[in-house]
Amino acid sequence: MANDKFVSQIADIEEDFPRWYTDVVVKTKLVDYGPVKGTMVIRPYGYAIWENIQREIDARFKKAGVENAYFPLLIPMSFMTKEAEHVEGFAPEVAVVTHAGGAKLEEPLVIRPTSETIIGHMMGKWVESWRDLPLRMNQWCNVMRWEKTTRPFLRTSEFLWQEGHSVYATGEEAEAETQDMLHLYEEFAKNVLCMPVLVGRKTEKEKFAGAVATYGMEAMMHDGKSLQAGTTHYMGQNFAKAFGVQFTDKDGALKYGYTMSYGVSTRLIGALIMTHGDQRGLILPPPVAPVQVVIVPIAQKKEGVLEACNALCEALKGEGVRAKVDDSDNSPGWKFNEWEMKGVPVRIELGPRDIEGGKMLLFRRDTCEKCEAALGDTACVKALLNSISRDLYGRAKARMDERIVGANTLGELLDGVNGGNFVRAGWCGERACEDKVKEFAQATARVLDETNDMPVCVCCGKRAKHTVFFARAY
RNA sequence: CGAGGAGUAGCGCAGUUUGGUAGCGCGCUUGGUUCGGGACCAAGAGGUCGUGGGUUCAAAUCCCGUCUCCUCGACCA
Repeated sequence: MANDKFVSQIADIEEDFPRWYTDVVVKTKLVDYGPVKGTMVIRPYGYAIWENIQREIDARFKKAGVENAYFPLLIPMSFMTKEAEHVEGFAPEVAVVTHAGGAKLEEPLVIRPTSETIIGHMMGKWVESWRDLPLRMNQWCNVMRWEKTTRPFLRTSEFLWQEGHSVYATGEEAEAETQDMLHLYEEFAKNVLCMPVLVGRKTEKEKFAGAVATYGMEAMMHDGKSLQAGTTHYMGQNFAKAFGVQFTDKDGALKYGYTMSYGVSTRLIGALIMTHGDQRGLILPPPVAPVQVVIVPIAQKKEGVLEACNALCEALKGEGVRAKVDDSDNSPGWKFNEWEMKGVPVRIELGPRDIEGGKMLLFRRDTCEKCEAALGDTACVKALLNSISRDLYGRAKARMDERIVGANTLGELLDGVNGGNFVRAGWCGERACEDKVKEFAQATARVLDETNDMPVCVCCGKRAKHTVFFARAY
């Protein structure tokens, strides 16, 4: 029902998905471009989504027994070079401060691209006895990675994230938390972002610089490409040895700890946009939508209309619903389109006719269906929000399941990814074959499947060691 | 860093080929009528044409340099 004039403001979601994405994030005022290349301003509407994400994740961390802390932005260059693989992985993309206070610094300072090094350093000071373990901390902060090409939320020079870091006495415990956090992320993605994900171990090629093992969660975007939406890393003793994280164990022996880390970023906002959005713009999952219900008054200057809208709004707020009345001067049609583009899950239209009849008109953004309810029936609105969440997840899950196809040969794999699918295939475990797949089909190994049932390597035809989800990725 | 595209009013663009008073739509401001899918009328404000140099009586327009942004690749949350 949206008219052509309106729809034409946003690029076609099927024909030009990248443009659709940038059109939507800018027009809905989630972000604007910053003056420095690769930087973005997260505007109030976008930041409100991030605050909702933070609140949900932070509550889960606290429940799991993780404490928040804050570590400095600047890291001595010498820290970065202590873990060989780590520095090699991050050197190309770090920004470095060389001057301060009008003079050249003795030692250059790295603007953190991630904080394993500085946190490892501090852990080295704080951990002395087995009684100090485990030490489990998280910080919400910004990091900087000087990427070559950037896109709002998906890849920016500076981004916001949380990074959790733990040190344990044993590798088993650290590995267990690596799994636990992966599943915490998976549950969060499902219940809060209404977004299905694939979780699993990453290949050597894809793992974090300095880790023993990296696990990831991958989400399928509207165009069938994959987006890494969160990662957890088991470091073994790599960082503990580099930074002297040692403790005296119960048996009196001096031992190195085992560390792990985990993170999700503002990229999650990009992920939910590209998972749920449609031609009209955003479709925000109710749990993170800054405005869950927008009330649009009809003929708002007529007596009693705004009063009725405000009363309904207060009633909804009283029930914990994030509601808002749009009493701006714009026409109702304008407001409908605007709030649909901004992805508000439920719209309530309320005019003289409804008030007289004791009714209200509900519009759900995900299906664009309308229905009537008794005026002031907040329970009905809350139920609708819940079914929207459930349906968003259900549709996205069905879509992803439908678009996971198997392949036994490189040709089949290519057809699969060309069709916008994730391709499930066997892999012999050799780097050469992984590289060949990338070259041949521009697809990478996203995660290894726990269910390992593909018999032969999709590339070389030898016996497969792993079953892998291959996809083109952001 | 490679390939393509673009910088002219807040946004989207025309004007550049052929140099000659900087335009259009949307938005914005004020007043009025409207209000159930981007309403209408009237009056207004707003630009050293990304930037530096050159050619010329005269440059948005021609020449040289430079910066930025977007899309696609290689690198990555």
